[in-house]
Amino acid sequence: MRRVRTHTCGQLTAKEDGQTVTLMGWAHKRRDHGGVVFVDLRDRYGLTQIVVDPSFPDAHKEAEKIRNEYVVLVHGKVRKRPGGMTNAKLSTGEIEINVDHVEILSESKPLPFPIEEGNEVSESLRLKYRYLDLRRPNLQRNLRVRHQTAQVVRNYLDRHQFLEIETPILYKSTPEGARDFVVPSRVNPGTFYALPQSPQTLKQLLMVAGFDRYYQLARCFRDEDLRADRQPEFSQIDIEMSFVDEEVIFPIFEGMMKEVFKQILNVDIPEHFQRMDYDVAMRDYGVDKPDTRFELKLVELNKIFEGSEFNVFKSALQSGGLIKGLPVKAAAEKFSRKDMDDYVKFVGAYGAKGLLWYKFAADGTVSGPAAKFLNPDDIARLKNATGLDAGDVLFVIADQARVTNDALGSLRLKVADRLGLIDKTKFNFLWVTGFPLLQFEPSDGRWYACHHPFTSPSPDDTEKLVSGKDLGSIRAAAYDLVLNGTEVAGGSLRIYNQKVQSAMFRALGMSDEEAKDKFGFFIEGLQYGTPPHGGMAFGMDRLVMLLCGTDAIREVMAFPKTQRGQDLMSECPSHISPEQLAELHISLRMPKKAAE
RNA sequence: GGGGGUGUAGUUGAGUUGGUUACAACGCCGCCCUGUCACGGCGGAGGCCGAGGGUUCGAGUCCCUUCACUCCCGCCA
Repeated sequence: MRRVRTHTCGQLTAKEDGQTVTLMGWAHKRRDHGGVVFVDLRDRYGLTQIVVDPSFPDAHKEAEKIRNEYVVLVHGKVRKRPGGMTNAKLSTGEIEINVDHVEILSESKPLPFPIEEGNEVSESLRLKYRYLDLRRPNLQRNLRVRHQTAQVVRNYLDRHQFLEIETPILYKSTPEGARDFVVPSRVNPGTFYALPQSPQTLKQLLMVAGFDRYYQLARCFRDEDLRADRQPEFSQIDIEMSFVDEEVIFPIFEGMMKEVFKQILNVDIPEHFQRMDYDVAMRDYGVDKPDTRFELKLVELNKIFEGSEFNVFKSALQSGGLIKGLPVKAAAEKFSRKDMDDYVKFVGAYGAKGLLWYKFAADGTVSGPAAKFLNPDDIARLKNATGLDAGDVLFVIADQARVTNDALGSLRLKVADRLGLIDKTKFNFLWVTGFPLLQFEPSDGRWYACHHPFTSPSPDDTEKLVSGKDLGSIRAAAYDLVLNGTEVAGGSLRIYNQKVQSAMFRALGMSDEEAKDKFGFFIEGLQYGTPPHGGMAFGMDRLVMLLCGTDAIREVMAFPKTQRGQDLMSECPSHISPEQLAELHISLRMPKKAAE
């Protein structure tokens, strides 16, 4: 007898009443009544109830041996459940299988944790037994969403003349950026490949090659510390196009997102997304990826406190710092002293030396830790600048501009979440444009590329770069796509003009020779007829996270690693044998204990 | 590298100001049960309280160290 199924466990309905079928799946639950035995048979498609009657003694005997998660074959007849026995919770709830043959194909040890969801199981157990964790409904659903997203994207890009081209995983270590994972070469002693942090140089060279619309669902690797939304290996929807500018690029991705959200979530998002200048984002939200699902804008207060004698404000202003406020309406009663203490701690993580808060009372007075330094005049001007009044709260940070923005921008999200201001059903897309091209690092005394050194300046600012004047004011032709405060994609137009590229290296303090040395093959490639081009990379994992409504990247990956970068299931990274090391011409130099 | 959280049967949790034999639910094992779908009933097994050290007459509980998982800062052009 062939052990094959005729149907899946999510398939049968009253329409198949009377048919003889064979089902195979996992025993999700057994309900043994001594006489009749019920088994819920599960596969990824659903659950079907099996009924084993004692009138089939062999089947009945076998059914009594079934335990949770045994793999079972059953053969029998579909029949409508007796009156009133329908289970509305199951798509197959109208029917059951009256079986004449039961066969245990595979036994299972008792599981280390239940398959049903409900109680959260500890992360380390889930990761160690990931193949069992993956049986659970949430991960089954999330991986399906991930697959569907990839399908919709591939479909859409194919319709728009994009070619999917694979690029190497064993590639060259490139300076700058994140740390590389490296792979030793046996054939070339003492040399190493690096795993790509992204296919950036490769996709640009594909433009040189004339593949004017390229995409790839690309695996990327970065040897940096992990976060809830960061794994050492992750996937990008990597895209590059020739003969375009932003006005060609944006609509393509707006259309792609529209299709993804329609098909996966049946949500209609706008035809075109709002755009915001980087400067405006920083001014109003303190971050370059604002969550625009709620208001709560920051207010600059430097002018208000210009003549203040309060030391915190005075020293911040004297050292060229930034004083900003986060006005929160009608919140005075909602924050306890403990909340405020938590917030002070919270902003401390961003390097803020302190957090001031003021509660505006009905009698016109203001309370808070440093309220006594405010004279009535200050209070009037504060109210005027922030629009606050009785019952409102104002958080203030006075620090270096970067710290003030970081801390207050993050506090904004925390406060909004706490006050329930965030409409979680919304999907707010936002293009952020007008990023600075270069940033001066005082400690090194040199300029750095904010994005990467092949990012084009915006056309209006090209002259400035070529003449090397006013570098800090140059805007990049770079753009991020932000969804609900998460950066889901980033990209830019690239430099294709040799003069501009040389100017860029000059600005970074690099001669053409040094640049050639550093970026060699890539620079050379760009000299053989490079079309104007630009592109984007979508964080595939983050996009799927948002589609699934989860905050953890592990929930949308089949086999993720722990925060220390370990795979608890296979127990890697692991040591390799001395023979393997010798073959790779590698000797380890480390404390004996660590090598054990 | 730094800061926070968590760690008690297989699992998820409770465990008072330090005080007899560490508790519950689910799971597991056995027996009973012919219409359940969170099946039900009776009985049972199961613990170095993450690990190590300390304080104490006495530690799951207090202190120190350490490990694991996790969240955040740094880092991620």
